[in-house]
Amino acid sequence: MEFLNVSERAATSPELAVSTVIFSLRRDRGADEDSPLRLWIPLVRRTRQPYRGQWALPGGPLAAEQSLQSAAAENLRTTTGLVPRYLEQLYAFGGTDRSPARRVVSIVYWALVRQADTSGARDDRGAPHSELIEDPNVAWFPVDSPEVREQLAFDHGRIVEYALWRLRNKVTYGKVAHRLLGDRFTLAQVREVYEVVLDTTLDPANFRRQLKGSPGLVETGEHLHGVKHRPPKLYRYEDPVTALPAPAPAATASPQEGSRV
Amino acid sequence: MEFLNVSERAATSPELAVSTVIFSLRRDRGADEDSPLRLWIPLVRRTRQPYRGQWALPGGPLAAEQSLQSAAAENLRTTTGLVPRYLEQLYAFGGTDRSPARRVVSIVYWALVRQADTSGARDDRGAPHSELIEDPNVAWFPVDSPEVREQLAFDHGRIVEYALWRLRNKVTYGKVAHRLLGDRFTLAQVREVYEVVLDTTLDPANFRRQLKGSPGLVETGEHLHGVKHRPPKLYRYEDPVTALPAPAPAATASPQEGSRV
DNA sequence: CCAATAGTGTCTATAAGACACTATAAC
DNA sequence: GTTATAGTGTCTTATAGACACTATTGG
Repeated sequence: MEFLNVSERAATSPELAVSTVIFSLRRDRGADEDSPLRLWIPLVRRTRQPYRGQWALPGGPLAAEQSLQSAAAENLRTTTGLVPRYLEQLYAFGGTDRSPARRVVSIVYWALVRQADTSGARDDRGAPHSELIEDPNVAWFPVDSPEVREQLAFDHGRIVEYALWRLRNKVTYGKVAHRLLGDRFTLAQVREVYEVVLDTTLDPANFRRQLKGSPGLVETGEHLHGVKHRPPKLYRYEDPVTALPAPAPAATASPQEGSRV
Repeated sequence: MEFLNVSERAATSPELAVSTVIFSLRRDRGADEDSPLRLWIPLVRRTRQPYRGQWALPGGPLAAEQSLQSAAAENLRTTTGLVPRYLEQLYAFGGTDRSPARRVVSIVYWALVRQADTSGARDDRGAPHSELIEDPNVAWFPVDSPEVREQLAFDHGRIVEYALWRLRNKVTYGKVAHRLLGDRFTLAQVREVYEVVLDTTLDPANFRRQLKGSPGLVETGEHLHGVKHRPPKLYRYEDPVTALPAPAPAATASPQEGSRV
Protein backbone atom coordinates (compact mmCIF):
# COMPACT_ATOMS: atom_id res chain seq x y z
CA MET A 1 0.00 0.00 0.00
CA GLU A 2 3.03 2.20 -0.04
CA PHE A 3 3.34 4.37 -3.07
CA LEU A 4 6.63 4.39 -4.91
CA ASN A 5 8.24 2.20 -2.34
CA VAL A 6 9.01 -0.46 -4.78
CA SER A 7 12.67 -1.16 -5.04
CA GLU A 8 12.54 -4.38 -3.09
CA ARG A 9 9.89 -5.82 -5.38
CA ALA A 10 11.41 -4.70 -8.62
CA ALA A 11 12.32 -8.18 -9.69
CA THR A 12 8.70 -9.33 -9.64
CA SER A 13 7.22 -6.32 -11.38
CA PRO A 14 6.03 -6.82 -14.97
CA GLU A 15 7.93 -5.46 -17.93
CA LEU A 16 6.93 -2.14 -19.42
CA ALA A 17 6.65 -1.44 -23.14
CA VAL A 18 5.34 1.40 -25.28
CA SER A 19 3.62 0.81 -28.62
CA THR A 20 1.99 3.17 -31.08
CA VAL A 21 -0.90 2.92 -33.52
CA ILE A 22 -0.03 5.24 -36.39
CA PHE A 23 -2.79 6.33 -38.73
CA SER A 24 -2.40 7.84 -42.15
CA LEU A 25 -4.53 8.28 -45.23
CA ARG A 26 -3.55 6.81 -48.57
CA ARG A 27 -5.14 5.85 -51.82
CA ASP A 28 -4.76 2.36 -53.17
CA ARG A 29 -1.64 1.81 -55.18
CA GLY A 30 -3.17 2.49 -58.52
CA ALA A 31 -2.96 6.04 -57.26
CA ASP A 32 -5.43 7.35 -59.81
CA GLU A 33 -7.23 10.25 -58.29
CA ASP A 34 -10.48 8.31 -58.11
CA SER A 35 -9.31 5.33 -56.09
CA PRO A 36 -10.79 5.45 -52.64
CA LEU A 37 -8.93 7.06 -49.77
CA ARG A 38 -8.41 4.72 -46.83
CA LEU A 39 -6.85 4.56 -43.39
CA TRP A 40 -3.54 2.73 -43.19
CA ILE A 41 -1.24 1.80 -40.34
CA PRO A 42 2.39 0.66 -40.38
CA LEU A 43 3.25 -2.72 -38.86
CA VAL A 44 6.47 -4.44 -37.95
CA ARG A 45 7.17 -8.09 -38.66
CA ARG A 46 8.32 -9.98 -35.61
CA THR A 47 11.67 -11.66 -35.96
CA ARG A 48 11.50 -13.67 -32.73
CA GLN A 49 9.16 -15.81 -30.75
CA PRO A 50 6.44 -15.52 -29.74
CA TYR A 51 4.42 -14.78 -32.88
CA ARG A 52 7.55 -14.90 -35.00
CA GLY A 53 6.86 -13.83 -38.57
CA GLN A 54 3.54 -12.18 -37.72
CA TRP A 55 2.85 -8.48 -37.91
CA ALA A 56 2.70 -6.36 -34.77
CA LEU A 57 2.42 -2.73 -33.73
CA PRO A 58 5.68 -0.79 -33.63
CA GLY A 59 6.92 -0.59 -30.08
CA GLY A 60 9.46 -1.73 -27.60
CA PRO A 61 10.58 -1.58 -24.00
CA LEU A 62 10.64 1.73 -22.22
CA ALA A 63 14.13 3.01 -21.58
CA ALA A 64 15.05 4.06 -18.09
CA GLU A 65 15.07 7.80 -18.62
CA GLN A 66 12.62 8.14 -21.46
CA SER A 67 9.19 9.69 -21.10
CA LEU A 68 6.22 7.71 -22.36
CA GLN A 69 5.39 10.20 -25.05
CA SER A 70 8.91 10.43 -26.37
CA ALA A 71 9.07 6.65 -26.49
CA ALA A 72 5.95 6.69 -28.62
CA ALA A 73 7.39 9.36 -30.87
CA GLU A 74 10.48 7.26 -31.24
CA ASN A 75 8.42 4.25 -32.27
CA LEU A 76 7.07 6.45 -34.97
CA ARG A 77 10.36 7.83 -36.13
CA THR A 78 12.06 4.46 -36.18
CA THR A 79 9.28 2.80 -38.12
CA THR A 80 8.27 5.50 -40.54
CA GLY A 81 11.00 8.12 -40.38
CA LEU A 82 8.28 10.62 -39.59
CA VAL A 83 7.27 13.04 -36.91
CA PRO A 84 3.67 12.84 -35.67
CA ARG A 85 1.16 15.57 -36.40
CA TYR A 86 -0.86 14.38 -33.45
CA LEU A 87 0.08 12.08 -30.58
CA GLU A 88 -2.04 11.00 -27.65
CA GLN A 89 -2.00 8.25 -25.10
CA LEU A 90 -4.54 5.57 -25.87
CA TYR A 91 -4.61 3.13 -22.99
CA ALA A 92 -2.48 0.93 -20.77
CA PHE A 93 -3.05 -2.73 -21.54
CA GLY A 94 -2.08 -4.94 -18.66
CA GLY A 95 -3.90 -8.26 -18.80
CA THR A 96 -1.85 -11.11 -17.44
CA ASP A 97 -2.48 -13.30 -20.45
CA ARG A 98 -1.43 -10.93 -23.21
CA SER A 99 1.68 -12.82 -24.10
CA PRO A 100 2.56 -16.50 -23.94
CA ALA A 101 6.05 -15.40 -22.91
CA ARG A 102 6.89 -13.05 -20.09
CA ARG A 103 4.18 -10.74 -18.90
CA VAL A 104 4.29 -7.24 -20.38
CA VAL A 105 2.26 -4.14 -19.64
CA SER A 106 1.94 -2.03 -22.77
CA ILE A 107 1.23 1.66 -22.72
CA VAL A 108 -0.15 2.38 -26.14
CA TYR A 109 -0.23 5.71 -27.95
CA TRP A 110 -1.97 6.64 -31.17
CA ALA A 111 -0.73 9.09 -33.73
CA LEU A 112 -1.71 10.83 -36.93
CA VAL A 113 0.71 11.55 -39.74
CA ARG A 114 -0.09 13.35 -42.93
CA GLN A 115 -0.95 11.68 -46.15
CA ALA A 116 2.11 12.56 -48.22
CA ASP A 117 4.37 11.60 -45.38
CA THR A 118 3.51 7.94 -45.55
CA SER A 119 5.85 7.49 -48.46
CA GLY A 120 8.62 6.53 -46.07
CA ALA A 121 8.04 2.80 -46.16
CA ARG A 122 6.86 -0.11 -48.30
CA ASP A 123 3.31 -1.24 -48.69
CA ASP A 124 2.08 -4.76 -48.24
CA ARG A 125 3.06 -5.79 -51.74
CA GLY A 126 6.62 -4.90 -50.97
CA ALA A 127 6.92 -1.96 -53.32
CA PRO A 128 8.86 0.84 -51.73
CA HIS A 129 7.29 4.26 -52.01
CA SER A 130 10.48 6.16 -51.42
CA GLU A 131 14.01 5.61 -50.25
CA LEU A 132 13.48 6.95 -46.76
CA ILE A 133 13.21 3.63 -44.97
CA GLU A 134 13.99 0.33 -46.59
CA ASP A 135 13.26 -2.08 -43.80
CA PRO A 136 11.62 -5.21 -45.28
CA ASN A 137 10.07 -5.85 -41.90
CA VAL A 138 7.99 -2.69 -41.99
CA ALA A 139 4.87 -2.37 -44.14
CA TRP A 140 1.67 -0.38 -44.32
CA PHE A 141 -1.75 -2.05 -44.26
CA PRO A 142 -5.30 -0.73 -44.54
CA VAL A 143 -6.95 -0.90 -41.13
CA ASP A 144 -9.77 -2.95 -42.58
CA SER A 145 -7.50 -5.51 -44.19
CA PRO A 146 -7.58 -9.11 -42.99
CA GLU A 147 -3.97 -8.82 -41.83
CA VAL A 148 -4.88 -6.09 -39.41
CA ARG A 149 -8.22 -7.42 -38.32
CA GLU A 150 -7.34 -11.07 -37.89
CA GLN A 151 -3.65 -11.79 -38.03
CA LEU A 152 -1.87 -9.46 -35.65
CA ALA A 153 0.38 -10.73 -32.88
CA PHE A 154 -0.67 -10.61 -29.24
CA ASP A 155 -3.80 -8.55 -28.56
CA HIS A 156 -2.79 -5.97 -31.13
CA GLY A 157 -5.90 -6.56 -33.20
CA ARG A 158 -8.09 -5.43 -30.34
CA ILE A 159 -5.80 -2.52 -29.65
CA VAL A 160 -6.10 -1.28 -33.22
CA GLU A 161 -9.86 -1.66 -32.99
CA TYR A 162 -9.93 0.47 -29.89
CA ALA A 163 -7.59 3.07 -31.40
CA LEU A 164 -9.91 3.29 -34.36
CA TRP A 165 -12.84 3.86 -32.06
CA ARG A 166 -10.93 6.61 -30.32
CA LEU A 167 -9.96 8.21 -33.60
CA ARG A 168 -13.58 8.25 -34.71
CA ASN A 169 -14.57 9.82 -31.45
CA LYS A 170 -11.93 12.50 -31.68
CA VAL A 171 -12.84 13.29 -35.24
CA THR A 172 -16.49 13.61 -34.29
CA TYR A 173 -16.07 15.75 -31.19
CA GLY A 174 -12.62 17.23 -31.53
CA LYS A 175 -10.76 18.74 -34.39
CA VAL A 176 -7.99 16.39 -35.41
CA ALA A 177 -9.06 15.59 -38.96
CA HIS A 178 -6.79 18.21 -40.51
CA ARG A 179 -3.80 16.56 -38.87
CA LEU A 180 -4.09 13.96 -41.59
CA LEU A 181 -3.77 16.68 -44.22
CA GLY A 182 -1.17 19.27 -45.13
CA ASP A 183 -0.95 22.75 -43.69
CA ARG A 184 -3.33 24.19 -46.26
CA PHE A 185 -6.47 22.35 -47.23
CA THR A 186 -9.91 22.81 -48.73
CA LEU A 187 -13.04 22.19 -46.73
CA ALA A 188 -13.89 19.37 -49.10
CA GLN A 189 -10.64 17.66 -48.20
CA VAL A 190 -11.49 17.87 -44.53
CA ARG A 191 -14.90 16.49 -45.30
CA GLU A 192 -13.33 13.59 -47.16
CA VAL A 193 -11.24 12.81 -44.09
CA TYR A 194 -14.39 12.74 -41.99
CA GLU A 195 -16.10 10.49 -44.48
CA VAL A 196 -13.22 8.05 -44.65
CA VAL A 197 -12.68 7.89 -40.91
CA LEU A 198 -16.34 7.68 -39.99
CA ASP A 199 -17.23 5.56 -43.01
CA THR A 200 -20.19 7.67 -43.93
CA THR A 201 -21.21 10.47 -46.28
CA LEU A 202 -21.85 14.01 -45.15
CA ASP A 203 -23.85 16.83 -46.62
CA PRO A 204 -21.32 19.25 -48.11
CA ALA A 205 -23.35 22.35 -47.31
CA ASN A 206 -24.00 21.49 -43.68
CA PHE A 207 -20.48 20.24 -43.13
CA ARG A 208 -19.06 23.46 -44.46
CA ARG A 209 -21.22 25.57 -42.19
CA GLN A 210 -20.33 23.52 -39.15
CA LEU A 211 -16.62 23.54 -39.81
CA LYS A 212 -16.52 27.24 -40.58
CA GLY A 213 -18.03 27.84 -37.16
CA SER A 214 -15.14 26.10 -35.45
CA PRO A 215 -12.56 28.37 -33.86
CA GLY A 216 -9.07 28.66 -35.26
CA LEU A 217 -9.94 27.95 -38.86
CA VAL A 218 -8.90 30.80 -41.14
CA GLU A 219 -8.86 31.43 -44.86
CA THR A 220 -5.46 31.70 -46.46
CA GLY A 221 -6.73 33.86 -49.32
CA GLU A 222 -5.37 31.29 -51.74
CA HIS A 223 -7.30 28.91 -53.93
CA LEU A 224 -6.66 25.41 -55.17
CA HIS A 225 -6.26 25.45 -58.94
CA GLY A 226 -6.05 22.76 -61.57
CA VAL A 227 -9.41 21.26 -60.71
CA LYS A 228 -12.02 21.07 -63.40
CA HIS A 229 -14.56 23.16 -61.56
CA ARG A 230 -14.76 26.28 -59.42
CA PRO A 231 -11.49 26.61 -57.48
CA PRO A 232 -12.06 26.08 -53.77
CA LYS A 233 -10.58 28.30 -51.09
CA LEU A 234 -7.64 27.03 -49.09
CA TYR A 235 -7.82 27.16 -45.31
CA ARG A 236 -5.43 26.57 -42.45
CA TYR A 237 -5.60 26.37 -38.70
CA GLU A 238 -4.43 29.30 -36.73
CA ASP A 239 -1.14 28.91 -34.95
CA PRO A 240 -2.07 27.17 -31.68
CA VAL A 241 0.16 29.59 -29.82
CA THR A 242 -2.22 32.35 -30.78
CA ALA A 243 -5.35 30.42 -29.91
CA LEU A 244 -4.15 28.44 -26.95
CA PRO A 245 -6.27 25.34 -26.38
CA ALA A 246 -6.55 25.71 -22.57
CA PRO A 247 -4.06 24.70 -19.92
CA ALA A 248 -3.76 21.17 -18.63
CA PRO A 249 -6.72 18.77 -18.70
CA ALA A 250 -9.53 21.23 -19.43
CA ALA A 251 -10.07 20.93 -23.15
CA THR A 252 -7.46 18.41 -24.12
CA ALA A 253 -8.91 15.34 -22.47
CA SER A 254 -5.45 14.35 -21.38
CA PRO A 255 -2.95 15.97 -19.07
CA GLN A 256 -0.01 16.52 -21.31
CA GLU A 257 -0.91 15.12 -24.69
CA GLY A 258 -2.77 15.89 -27.86
CA SER A 259 0.33 17.61 -29.12
CA ARG A 260 1.26 18.59 -32.61
CA VAL A 261 4.86 17.63 -32.07
CA MET B 1 11.76 -1.67 -32.13
CA GLU B 2 11.01 -5.23 -31.14
CA PHE B 3 7.81 -5.70 -29.25
CA LEU B 4 7.88 -7.72 -26.07
CA ASN B 5 11.48 -8.57 -26.58
CA VAL B 6 12.53 -7.06 -23.37
CA SER B 7 14.15 -9.51 -21.05
CA GLU B 8 17.67 -8.30 -21.66
CA ARG B 9 16.75 -4.73 -20.77
CA ALA B 10 14.60 -5.53 -17.78
CA ALA B 11 17.06 -4.09 -15.32
CA THR B 12 16.84 -0.62 -16.86
CA SER B 13 13.08 -0.50 -17.22
CA PRO B 14 11.21 1.84 -14.86
CA GLU B 15 9.16 0.57 -11.98
CA LEU B 16 5.44 0.10 -12.40
CA ALA B 17 2.82 1.15 -9.86
CA VAL B 18 -0.97 1.38 -9.77
CA SER B 19 -2.80 4.11 -7.87
CA THR B 20 -6.48 4.95 -7.56
CA VAL B 21 -8.46 8.14 -7.11
CA ILE B 22 -11.55 7.15 -5.14
CA PHE B 23 -14.50 9.51 -5.11
CA SER B 24 -17.38 9.50 -2.72
CA LEU B 25 -20.04 11.93 -1.60
CA ARG B 26 -20.36 12.98 2.02
CA ARG B 27 -21.83 15.76 4.04
CA ASP B 28 -19.68 17.72 6.43
CA ARG B 29 -19.35 16.15 9.83
CA GLY B 30 -22.18 18.08 11.40
CA ALA B 31 -24.23 15.64 9.34
CA ASP B 32 -27.38 17.71 9.64
CA GLU B 33 -29.41 17.16 6.54
CA ASP B 34 -28.78 20.70 5.34
CA SER B 35 -25.00 20.70 5.36
CA PRO B 36 -23.70 20.71 1.82
CA LEU B 37 -22.85 17.49 0.03
CA ARG B 38 -19.27 17.38 -1.23
CA LEU B 39 -16.83 15.12 -3.04
CA TRP B 40 -14.27 13.39 -0.86
CA ILE B 41 -11.32 11.15 -1.56
CA PRO B 42 -9.32 8.89 0.75
CA LEU B 43 -5.58 9.48 1.10
CA VAL B 44 -2.75 7.54 2.66
CA ARG B 45 -0.04 9.13 4.75
CA ARG B 46 3.45 8.23 3.58
CA THR B 47 5.63 6.56 6.16
CA ARG B 48 8.87 6.72 4.18
CA GLN B 49 10.89 9.06 2.08
CA PRO B 50 10.35 10.75 -0.24
CA TYR B 51 7.48 12.95 0.94
CA ARG B 52 7.42 11.20 4.28
CA GLY B 53 4.48 12.34 6.37
CA GLN B 54 2.59 13.81 3.42
CA TRP B 55 -0.64 12.51 2.02
CA ALA B 56 -0.70 10.53 -1.22
CA LEU B 57 -3.09 8.52 -3.36
CA PRO B 58 -3.57 4.91 -2.33
CA GLY B 59 -1.46 2.69 -4.51
CA GLY B 60 1.54 0.49 -4.77
CA PRO B 61 3.69 -1.61 -7.04
CA LEU B 62 2.02 -3.96 -9.47
CA ALA B 63 2.45 -7.58 -8.53
CA ALA B 64 3.76 -9.96 -11.14
CA GLU B 65 0.52 -11.79 -11.89
CA GLN B 66 -2.01 -9.12 -11.09
CA SER B 67 -4.11 -7.32 -13.67
CA LEU B 68 -4.11 -3.53 -13.63
CA GLN B 69 -7.77 -3.32 -12.77
CA SER B 70 -7.58 -5.81 -9.94
CA ALA B 71 -4.61 -3.92 -8.55
CA ALA B 72 -6.74 -0.78 -8.53
CA ALA B 73 -9.60 -2.62 -6.87
CA GLU B 74 -7.19 -3.87 -4.26
CA ASN B 75 -5.99 -0.33 -3.58
CA LEU B 76 -9.58 0.47 -2.88
CA ARG B 77 -10.29 -2.50 -0.70
CA THR B 78 -7.14 -2.08 1.34
CA THR B 79 -7.72 1.63 1.92
CA THR B 80 -11.44 1.76 2.43
CA GLY B 81 -12.58 -1.82 2.89
CA LEU B 82 -14.96 -1.22 0.01
CA VAL B 83 -15.75 -2.55 -3.40
CA PRO B 84 -16.04 0.03 -6.20
CA ARG B 85 -19.34 0.83 -7.85
CA TYR B 86 -17.45 2.12 -10.85
CA LEU B 87 -13.83 1.66 -11.85
CA GLU B 88 -12.06 2.96 -14.92
CA GLN B 89 -8.52 3.55 -16.01
CA LEU B 90 -7.60 7.22 -15.90
CA TYR B 91 -4.16 7.62 -17.40
CA ALA B 92 -0.60 6.36 -17.30
CA PHE B 93 1.71 8.98 -15.83
CA GLY B 94 5.27 8.44 -16.85
CA GLY B 95 7.27 11.65 -16.64
CA THR B 96 10.89 11.08 -15.72
CA ASP B 97 10.79 13.68 -12.96
CA ARG B 98 7.78 12.49 -11.03
CA SER B 99 9.77 11.31 -8.06
CA PRO B 100 13.02 12.48 -6.53
CA ALA B 101 13.80 8.84 -5.85
CA ARG B 102 13.69 6.04 -8.38
CA ARG B 103 11.65 6.59 -11.50
CA VAL B 104 8.15 5.15 -11.40
CA VAL B 105 5.46 4.90 -14.05
CA SER B 106 2.03 5.05 -12.43
CA ILE B 107 -1.07 3.67 -14.04
CA VAL B 108 -3.89 5.48 -12.31
CA TYR B 109 -7.50 4.38 -12.01
CA TRP B 110 -10.46 6.30 -10.71
CA ALA B 111 -13.38 4.85 -8.83
CA LEU B 112 -16.76 5.74 -7.42
CA VAL B 113 -18.09 4.34 -4.16
CA ARG B 114 -21.46 5.05 -2.68
CA GLN B 115 -22.13 7.60 -0.06
CA ALA B 116 -22.99 5.40 2.86
CA ASP B 117 -20.02 3.20 2.14
CA THR B 118 -17.47 5.84 3.02
CA SER B 119 -17.97 5.07 6.66
CA GLY B 120 -15.09 2.63 6.57
CA ALA B 121 -12.38 5.08 7.53
CA ARG B 122 -11.59 8.14 9.59
CA ASP B 123 -12.00 11.68 8.43
CA ASP B 124 -9.33 14.32 8.60
CA ARG B 125 -10.11 15.15 12.19
CA GLY B 126 -9.34 11.61 13.14
CA ALA B 127 -12.81 10.59 14.19
CA PRO B 128 -13.57 7.09 13.03
CA HIS B 129 -16.89 6.67 11.26
CA SER B 130 -17.09 2.96 11.81
CA GLU B 131 -14.96 0.07 12.96
CA LEU B 132 -14.22 -1.27 9.51
CA ILE B 133 -10.77 0.20 9.06
CA GLU B 134 -8.81 1.81 11.84
CA ASP B 135 -5.65 2.81 10.08
CA PRO B 136 -4.47 6.19 11.38
CA ASN B 137 -2.63 6.69 8.10
CA VAL B 138 -5.82 6.72 6.06
CA ALA B 139 -8.17 9.71 5.99
CA TRP B 140 -10.83 11.25 3.78
CA PHE B 141 -10.53 14.82 2.48
CA PRO B 142 -12.79 17.04 0.40
CA VAL B 143 -11.35 17.34 -3.09
CA ASP B 144 -11.38 21.10 -2.78
CA SER B 145 -9.50 21.17 0.52
CA PRO B 146 -6.03 22.71 0.69
CA GLU B 147 -4.54 19.35 1.59
CA VAL B 148 -5.71 17.85 -1.68
CA ARG B 149 -5.08 20.84 -3.85
CA GLU B 150 -1.70 21.91 -2.54
CA GLN B 151 -0.09 19.41 -0.25
CA LEU B 152 -0.12 16.03 -1.94
CA ALA B 153 3.05 14.03 -2.51
CA PHE B 154 4.57 13.65 -5.98
CA ASP B 155 2.34 14.84 -8.84
CA HIS B 156 -0.75 13.51 -7.12
CA GLY B 157 -2.34 16.94 -6.94
CA ARG B 158 -2.40 17.18 -10.71
CA ILE B 159 -3.61 13.62 -10.97
CA VAL B 160 -6.58 14.35 -8.74
CA GLU B 161 -7.31 17.45 -10.78
CA TYR B 162 -7.37 15.41 -13.94
CA ALA B 163 -9.50 12.69 -12.35
CA LEU B 164 -11.97 15.35 -11.34
CA TRP B 165 -12.08 16.65 -14.88
CA ARG B 166 -12.74 13.14 -16.13
CA LEU B 167 -15.45 12.57 -13.55
CA ARG B 168 -17.20 15.77 -14.61
CA ASN B 169 -16.99 14.70 -18.20
CA LYS B 170 -18.42 11.28 -17.50
CA VAL B 171 -21.23 12.73 -15.44
CA THR B 172 -22.08 15.15 -18.21
CA TYR B 173 -22.01 12.73 -21.11
CA GLY B 174 -22.31 9.32 -19.53
CA LYS B 175 -24.43 7.96 -16.74
CA VAL B 176 -22.28 7.33 -13.74
CA ALA B 177 -23.87 9.72 -11.26
CA HIS B 178 -26.05 7.06 -9.71
CA ARG B 179 -22.97 5.02 -8.86
CA LEU B 180 -22.45 7.48 -6.04
CA LEU B 181 -25.91 6.65 -4.69
CA GLY B 182 -27.64 3.53 -3.44
CA ASP B 183 -29.55 1.07 -5.58
CA ARG B 184 -32.78 3.02 -5.30
CA PHE B 185 -32.83 6.77 -5.61
CA THR B 186 -35.03 9.73 -6.41
CA LEU B 187 -34.43 11.88 -9.43
CA ALA B 188 -33.73 14.81 -7.12
CA GLN B 189 -30.91 12.83 -5.54
CA VAL B 190 -29.37 12.22 -8.93
CA ARG B 191 -29.74 15.88 -9.69
CA GLU B 192 -27.97 16.74 -6.46
CA VAL B 193 -25.07 14.53 -7.51
CA TYR B 194 -24.85 16.38 -10.80
CA GLU B 195 -24.95 19.71 -9.02
CA VAL B 196 -22.23 18.76 -6.57
CA VAL B 197 -19.94 17.24 -9.16
CA LEU B 198 -20.40 19.95 -11.75
CA ASP B 199 -20.64 22.72 -9.16
CA THR B 200 -23.71 24.27 -10.71
CA THR B 201 -27.46 24.33 -10.31
CA LEU B 202 -29.83 22.65 -12.70
CA ASP B 203 -33.47 23.23 -13.53
CA PRO B 204 -35.39 20.41 -11.82
CA ALA B 205 -38.02 20.14 -14.52
CA ASN B 206 -35.61 19.96 -17.42
CA PHE B 207 -33.25 17.64 -15.59
CA ARG B 208 -36.07 15.27 -14.85
CA ARG B 209 -37.16 15.16 -18.46
CA GLN B 210 -33.67 14.56 -19.67
CA LEU B 211 -32.89 11.81 -17.20
CA LYS B 212 -36.17 10.03 -17.75
CA GLY B 213 -35.29 9.84 -21.40
CA SER B 214 -32.12 7.91 -20.64
CA PRO B 215 -32.28 4.18 -21.27
CA GLY B 216 -32.17 1.72 -18.41
CA LEU B 217 -33.81 3.91 -15.83
CA VAL B 218 -36.94 2.32 -14.41
CA GLU B 219 -39.43 3.16 -11.68
CA THR B 220 -39.45 0.83 -8.73
CA GLY B 221 -43.06 1.59 -7.88
CA GLU B 222 -41.92 2.65 -4.41
CA HIS B 223 -41.82 6.11 -2.96
CA LEU B 224 -39.54 7.84 -0.51
CA HIS B 225 -41.46 8.72 2.65
CA GLY B 226 -40.68 10.79 5.68
CA VAL B 227 -40.11 13.96 3.71
CA LYS B 228 -42.21 16.97 4.51
CA HIS B 229 -43.65 17.28 1.03
CA ARG B 230 -45.00 15.13 -1.77
CA PRO B 231 -43.19 11.75 -1.65
CA PRO B 232 -40.98 11.31 -4.69
CA LYS B 233 -40.83 8.14 -6.71
CA LEU B 234 -37.86 5.83 -6.30
CA TYR B 235 -35.99 4.69 -9.40
CA ARG B 236 -33.26 2.22 -10.16
CA TYR B 237 -31.14 1.26 -13.13
CA GLU B 238 -32.00 -1.84 -15.02
CA ASP B 239 -29.73 -4.78 -14.55
CA PRO B 240 -26.89 -4.15 -17.05
CA VAL B 241 -27.11 -7.78 -18.12
CA THR B 242 -30.54 -7.07 -19.50
CA ALA B 243 -29.53 -3.83 -21.19
CA LEU B 244 -26.05 -4.69 -22.27
CA PRO B 245 -23.94 -1.59 -22.85
CA ALA B 246 -22.32 -2.81 -26.07
CA PRO B 247 -19.36 -5.12 -26.52
CA ALA B 248 -15.80 -3.95 -26.24
CA PRO B 249 -14.86 -0.33 -26.97
CA ALA B 250 -18.03 0.87 -28.66
CA ALA B 251 -19.94 2.63 -25.92
CA THR B 252 -17.68 2.18 -22.96
CA ALA B 253 -14.85 4.46 -24.02
CA SER B 254 -12.43 1.88 -22.69
CA PRO B 255 -11.72 -1.66 -23.74
CA GLN B 256 -12.41 -3.55 -20.56
CA GLU B 257 -13.38 -1.03 -17.95
CA GLY B 258 -16.23 1.05 -16.71
CA SER B 259 -17.33 -1.91 -14.67
CA ARG B 260 -19.69 -2.05 -11.76
CA VAL B 261 -17.55 -4.58 -9.98
C1' DC C 1 -23.13 25.19 -74.18
C1' DC C 2 -22.35 21.07 -70.22
C1' DA C 3 -20.34 18.81 -66.13
C1' DA C 4 -18.75 19.23 -61.72
C1' DT C 5 -17.94 21.02 -57.46
C1' DA C 6 -17.95 25.54 -54.52
C1' DG C 7 -20.64 28.00 -51.80
C1' DT C 8 -25.40 30.30 -50.02
C1' DG C 9 -30.18 30.39 -48.44
C1' DT C 10 -33.91 28.47 -46.16
C1' DC C 11 -37.15 25.21 -44.25
C1' DT C 12 -37.94 21.61 -40.74
C1' DA C 13 -37.33 18.53 -36.93
C1' DT C 14 -35.18 18.01 -32.58
C1' DA C 15 -33.34 19.23 -28.31
C1' DA C 16 -32.09 22.53 -24.46
C1' DG C 17 -33.41 26.01 -21.42
C1' DA C 18 -36.83 29.25 -19.08
C1' DC C 19 -40.59 29.21 -16.50
C1' DA C 20 -45.66 28.91 -15.33
C1' DC C 21 -48.51 25.71 -13.51
C1' DT C 22 -50.70 21.67 -10.92
C1' DA C 23 -50.16 17.70 -7.32
C1' DT C 24 -49.45 15.85 -2.82
C1' DA C 25 -47.21 15.29 1.19
C1' DA C 26 -46.03 17.40 6.43
C1' DC C 27 -47.42 20.62 9.59
C1' DG D 1 -54.85 26.74 5.55
C1' DT D 2 -49.01 27.29 4.46
C1' DT D 3 -44.67 25.48 2.87
C1' DA D 4 -41.92 22.67 0.22
C1' DT D 5 -40.82 19.78 -3.27
C1' DA D 6 -42.77 16.46 -7.05
C1' DG D 7 -44.05 16.44 -11.43
C1' DT D 8 -46.35 18.40 -16.08
C1' DG D 9 -47.05 21.65 -19.90
C1' DT D 10 -45.50 24.93 -23.01
C1' DC D 11 -42.94 28.63 -25.12
C1' DT D 12 -38.45 30.21 -26.95
C1' DT D 13 -34.10 29.51 -28.93
C1' DA D 14 -30.20 27.08 -30.79
C1' DT D 15 -28.76 23.49 -33.71
C1' DA D 16 -28.59 19.57 -37.13
C1' DG D 17 -30.17 17.87 -41.30
C1' DA D 18 -32.56 18.09 -45.94
C1' DC D 19 -32.35 20.21 -49.97
C1' DA D 20 -33.06 23.96 -53.51
C1' DC D 21 -30.50 27.29 -55.50
C1' DT D 22 -26.58 30.29 -57.40
C1' DA D 23 -21.36 30.79 -58.65
C1' DT D 24 -17.28 29.66 -61.14
C1' DT D 25 -14.12 26.90 -63.13
C1' DG D 26 -12.49 23.32 -67.27
C1' DG D 27 -13.57 21.53 -71.41
